[in-house]
Amino acid sequence: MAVVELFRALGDASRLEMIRRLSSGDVFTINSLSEGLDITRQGARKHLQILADAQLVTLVPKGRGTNIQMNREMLDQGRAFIADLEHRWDIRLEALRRFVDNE
Amino acid sequence: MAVVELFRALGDASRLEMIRRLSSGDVFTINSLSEGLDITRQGARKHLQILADAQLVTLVPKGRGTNIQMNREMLDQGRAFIADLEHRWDIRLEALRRFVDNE
DNA sequence: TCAATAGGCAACCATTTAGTTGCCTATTCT
DNA sequence: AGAATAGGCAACTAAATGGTTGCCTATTGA
Repeated sequence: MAVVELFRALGDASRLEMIRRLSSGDVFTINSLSEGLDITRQGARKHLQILADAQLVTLVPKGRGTNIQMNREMLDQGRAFIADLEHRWDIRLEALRRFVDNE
Repeated sequence: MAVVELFRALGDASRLEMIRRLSSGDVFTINSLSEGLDITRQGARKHLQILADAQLVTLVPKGRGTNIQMNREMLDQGRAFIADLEHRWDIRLEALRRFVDNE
């Protein structure tokens, strides 16, 4: 299930910070995105690969650098998944409420 | 950051399936929730502890069993976090669109 | 052309994770 | 009281994860 990979990818402080930065809309390269994360470039690169595998991010080689693009659709899928869980929950609560009222 | 733990907790197939089941609103006990997950009760119990640590779930001892309650609020926090990322992203796209239009 | 910049690849290490098994305790039902 | 049920605790294993270092390649710019 793709959503498992999505959540797993988001479940790490470094990766979540990367996504937070990318959501600003600024353009990042592997080097610039790695700065201030307290890990080496190679460490950051690994995280980036995980984000890319989860399709949260796309790596686009450009000249001697690599541009990183965030992928809004995957965030949306994650949000929709959670919303669906909540919806099922709400439906049940509503049914329960009606049941209690009719007693 | 609590949201990291939340996403990490959701980033596993067994745990996500547990949450999916719980979202139905049915009452589960550790044994009943473990059934059909293809892991032992002890394995499931460990996952459950991770969900409890992330506050996605509360374990309530009841008689010789243990009732498991899902915690809607944490799901909500996760959804809100993603929605916020998307919002930041949208704002930037909007600004970019206006910039292009004014050229 | 050649130094500097951006990055890739691979090996390696320590810690965490997912899962198991074995055995002990507490509650319930007859 | 005693069997059956629900679960806890601890030790152990294999594999995944997060991180590092060393070195190689490709693009750019003076």
